Amino acid sequence: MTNLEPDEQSARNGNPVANLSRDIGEYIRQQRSNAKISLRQLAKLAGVSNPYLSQVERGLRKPSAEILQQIAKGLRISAEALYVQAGILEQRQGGPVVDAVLADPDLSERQKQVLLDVYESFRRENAAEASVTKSTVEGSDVDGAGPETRTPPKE
Amino acid sequence: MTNLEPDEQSARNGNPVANLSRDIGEYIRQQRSNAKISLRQLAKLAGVSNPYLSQVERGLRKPSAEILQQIAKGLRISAEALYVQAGILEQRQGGPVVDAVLADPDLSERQKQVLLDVYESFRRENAAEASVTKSTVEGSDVDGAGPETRTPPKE
DNA sequence: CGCGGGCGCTAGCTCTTGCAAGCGCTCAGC
DNA sequence: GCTGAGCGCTTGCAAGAGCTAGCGCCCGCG
Repeated sequence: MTNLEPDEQSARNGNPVANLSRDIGEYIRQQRSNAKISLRQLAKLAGVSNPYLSQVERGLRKPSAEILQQIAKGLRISAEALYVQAGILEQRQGGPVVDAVLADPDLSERQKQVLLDVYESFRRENAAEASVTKSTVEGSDVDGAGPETRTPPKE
Repeated sequence: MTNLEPDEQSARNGNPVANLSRDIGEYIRQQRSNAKISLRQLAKLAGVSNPYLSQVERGLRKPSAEILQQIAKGLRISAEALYVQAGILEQRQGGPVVDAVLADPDLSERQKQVLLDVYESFRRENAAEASVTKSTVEGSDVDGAGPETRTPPKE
């Protein structure tokens, strides 16, 4: 998915709204795939109709924030993550966990660093597992942005 | 305005959705009043029609997140503030760190629990140190002095 | 007085969102 | 073979979102 076809590339540069719509759909499908549940199961968990969820995933419809909230509940992820993908909420820079830990007034700087080290090691551990599944990709840790960067392992 | 009329009071208790709709409308009107601009001026600044903005303020229509974003821009306030009033974004309850960790799709449930356990042990450790520092009044750690005033109100 | 400008609102319209009913396909069991 | 269960998708519809055209009201000015 990192290699877009030429027309998709130009469409992406030309109409960001349509791209956002496609982004949220792909993201939902990806999270659903990660959770290993069918479209119908998610629709039921989320309390939305399964045809509509299908349309949303394929970018044919643009769900409201309320629907995104329900889908997030069904996926057991935060609604904010979906809002960000849908373009109705700004993405935090360092990621929600990093931001929250750094901002926590109850932690000393050393404790913050320890927590973030544990967090990063978990993420590396998970990335390594994903890399083994994909191929043996050795190198520096590419991810630093957020969940979005996990899209490629789907391929 | 803090004294609701009796029928308004009962309507508020009966239909939370309508209440949320009314809440965001009143909030927008209040912010507009604070900014000392007319409905038409705000509509123009926000890029929405003035009749529609009027309807939104009176609770007759329920704006999408995109419209809220535009209104926020016109009011020069954060969109998040309007989202919270509209009920599509939660005020953080369990604390930013807990929320962020639980919502992180890159972590397994076990890793989340480990991280939160470490986090809570740090907080307990700091609470114990805060008790000692409090009795001595002068603490070596300035950061420790600050959090102790925050911790009790949160519990 | 009439006029212009500003105020907030009504009514009717188009388009979008989300749903229900149903379709065709695949697979497992009898 | 048939049946049932599950899969994702198509189609048509109703309700709601957001707009345009226009209204009545108020105020200041000549």
